[in-house]
Amino acid sequence: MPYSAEHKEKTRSKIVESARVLFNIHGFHNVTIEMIMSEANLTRGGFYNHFKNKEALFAEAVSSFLMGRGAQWREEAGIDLGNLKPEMALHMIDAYLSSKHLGDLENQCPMIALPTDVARSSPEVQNSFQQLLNAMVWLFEVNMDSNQDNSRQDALSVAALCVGGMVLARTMPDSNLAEEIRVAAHKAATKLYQSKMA
Amino acid sequence: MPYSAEHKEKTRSKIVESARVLFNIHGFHNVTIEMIMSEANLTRGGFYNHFKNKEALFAEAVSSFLMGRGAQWREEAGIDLGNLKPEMALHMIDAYLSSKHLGDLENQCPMIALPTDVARSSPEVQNSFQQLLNAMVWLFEVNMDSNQDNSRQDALSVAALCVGGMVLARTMPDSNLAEEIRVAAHKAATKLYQSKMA
DNA sequence: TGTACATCAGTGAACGCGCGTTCACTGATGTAC
DNA sequence: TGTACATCAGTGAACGCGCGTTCACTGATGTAC
Repeated sequence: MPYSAEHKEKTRSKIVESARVLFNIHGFHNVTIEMIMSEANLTRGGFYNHFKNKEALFAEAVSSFLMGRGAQWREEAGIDLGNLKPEMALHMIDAYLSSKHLGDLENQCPMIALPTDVARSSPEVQNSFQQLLNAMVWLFEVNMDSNQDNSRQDALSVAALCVGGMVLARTMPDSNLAEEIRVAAHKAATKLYQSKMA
Repeated sequence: MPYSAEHKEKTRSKIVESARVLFNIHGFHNVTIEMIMSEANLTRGGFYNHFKNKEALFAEAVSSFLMGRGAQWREEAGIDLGNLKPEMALHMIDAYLSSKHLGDLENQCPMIALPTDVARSSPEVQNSFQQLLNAMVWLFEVNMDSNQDNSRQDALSVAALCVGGMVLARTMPDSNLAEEIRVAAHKAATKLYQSKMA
C-alpha cells in the first residue's frame, strides 16, 4: 500500500482548494483542469485519480468553503459557533458586506462569486450552494428574538440583502455606484437584523 | 443597394432577441453562435456581418432587455413611465418578485439570470448591466418621498432585495426554500419601499 | 417598361485551437520475508 | 537489517470533439439606363 491514505487525501484537498480559488476568481467555464492542477503543483493527468469529472470537483469546491476559508472568515470576524451571541450575527453582516470582502475575489463567498454558474450546474453543486445559504440564514435566525413573529422571514431577507448587495456591487463597472450599493445594503441589513435581535 | 437598411436592421434585432433568450436560459458560455443563429432562422456564417464577436452581441442582448421585453413586463404590471405614480413602484416589486418572474427563464431580468457572467465580461457588457440597475433604482427613488432622508439608500436596498432574493431563489434546488426566499424578499422590499413611499 | 448590373446579406464548408478526458507508463513508497 | 516486490499516485502525450471565427461563394434585391 504505497503512499499513505493521508497523502492522497492531502493532494486531493490541495486540488479542491486551488479549484475553489480559481472558480471564485474566473468562474467555472473560464477555468481549465490544467490551471487547477498546475496551481496545485500537479499535472493534468492525475486529476481523474481524484474526481469523476470537472463538475464533481465544482460541487466539492463550493461546499469546501463553509468549513474551510469560510471558517477563517468567521474567526476573523469574531464569530464563535461554539459560543454564539446575538452580536455575532451583526459581525457577520459587517464582514459579509465589507469592502474587504468585496475586493477579495479569491476568498469571497461562493454565493457572490458563482450563483449563475451554480444555477446551471448539477444538483450536487446546487446542494453545496444551498448548504451555504442555510448556514447563513441559520446564523441570523437563531440569534433573533424567538418571541417575535416572522424571524425566519427576516433572516431570509437579511441573507438576500447580503448576497444581493454584494452580487450587484461586484458587477458594477462604476465603483462609486458599487460602493453605494454595498453601504446601502449593509445599513438595511443591519437595521433589519437589529429590529429582531434577541 | 440591395436589401433595404430596415431589412438588415430587422435580422440584426432577430439575432439580438434570440441571443437574449438563449443567454438568459443557458448562460453565456453554454450558448453557441450556431444556436443563436439557427434560433433566428439563419446560418452561422452570417453572424459576423452583424457583430464583431460573441461578446459584443452579449452587451447588446443585455441592454436590449430594458426597452424590449422589459417594457412588456412594465406594461403588464401597469407601470407607465409617462405617467408615474408611487404605487407603480409597488407593482414593480410585485412583478419582479413574483413566482411568474422566477419561472420565466426566457424573459427574466438579466440581473437575475446573468450577473456572474457579466461580472467577468467586457466593460461594454457591464455597462449594459449597470443601465438596468440604474433604471430600477431610479424607479424606486423617484417615487419616494423626497422630504425624507436616505431615499436613495433605501432605493438601492430595495433593488438589492429584489435581485438578491431572486438570484438566491433561482439557485436553490429545494423549491420550498426558493419560495420562502422569494416571499420573504417580497415582503421586506414592499415594507421598506412603503416606509418611504411618496 | 424591361433588362443588365452591382451590391452585399446570407450560406455553408473549412480552419485551427483549446479543452475535457483517456491511457500507457513510471517511479516513490510501504510491506513481506 | 536489508532487499525484492506490489501498488497506485502522478506523469505527460495523445485523442477527439466542439466552438469561435474566416472565407470564397451565391443569389436576392434595388438601381441605372
